[in-house]
Amino acid sequence: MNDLHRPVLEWYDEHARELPWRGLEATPWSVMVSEFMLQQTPVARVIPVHAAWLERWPAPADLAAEEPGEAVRMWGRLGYPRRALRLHAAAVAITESHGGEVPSDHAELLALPGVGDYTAAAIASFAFGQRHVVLDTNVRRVFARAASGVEFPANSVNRAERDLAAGLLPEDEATAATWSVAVMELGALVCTAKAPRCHSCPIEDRCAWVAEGRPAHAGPPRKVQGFAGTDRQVRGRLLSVVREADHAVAKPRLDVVWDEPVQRERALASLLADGLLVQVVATGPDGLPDGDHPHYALP
DNA sequence: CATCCGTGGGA
DNA sequence: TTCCCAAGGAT
Repeated sequence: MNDLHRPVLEWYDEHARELPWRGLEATPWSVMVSEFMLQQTPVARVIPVHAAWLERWPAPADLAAEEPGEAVRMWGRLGYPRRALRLHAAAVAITESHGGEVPSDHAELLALPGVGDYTAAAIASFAFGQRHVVLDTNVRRVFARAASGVEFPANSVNRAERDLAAGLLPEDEATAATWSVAVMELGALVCTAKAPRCHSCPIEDRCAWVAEGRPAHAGPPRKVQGFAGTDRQVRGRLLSVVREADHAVAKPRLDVVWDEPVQRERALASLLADGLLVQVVATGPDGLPDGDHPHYALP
């Protein structure tokens, strides 16, 4: 135990949010679904969608039995819908190769579609109580401040940062798992990116950044992605039309969402390439091909 | 290693 | 209103 463990663990015991994917009733599958949804999407928006998913698909095999497009539709407006496709693909892999049970082995988790370093460590830690370095944006920010004395971590994880996190991880397996979620929670609720609540922080008196007088960020500028006018925006509009439709959508209904034709066609092509949309042969009431326009649907 | 991939809420 | 940013992954 170093001198950070006890205050952070005690703070977590008192202040942790009760979330659907925490607690004794949560299954590994529930944890896994939450981790996919929480990749770049805030907790408040995930909660209702996560509940709907778990009700409809209580186990990986239930999702695997559906068409991938159903996952995309149920994903709603969480953003980055390729995650829905990957989660469906992961459910298929679990059903076919892991007996329908979310694997507990870190390497097996990492091999699943959509599971990277963070998500593999998170599932192994939070669903199975294992000891892993869990480095998400919250943890990185807490360690940058408390241990390194800077406001924000580097743009990408480096060796020194991973070594630092490994060195801070409690030896005991169960304690390490709780530590990981506790540091994340501290970053989410207290050690926030903007306006951190240092006076509510259990390690304020041990924080290197506070000791330095909370110096402003001095490293290379942190990149913030634009959105307006990007292909991402166009893709979002196109997919939204199909997602909300009951039947295949004819091309003219997609053309109206974006004026610039070159970018619009590029975005549509990329959605098809990603497998988020498929072109279908639409049929009218007579069973014959319907009109001259191509039609699009979820896969 | 940099870039791309959605969406919405808060300051 | 604009800007920031939110439990990342794949290429």
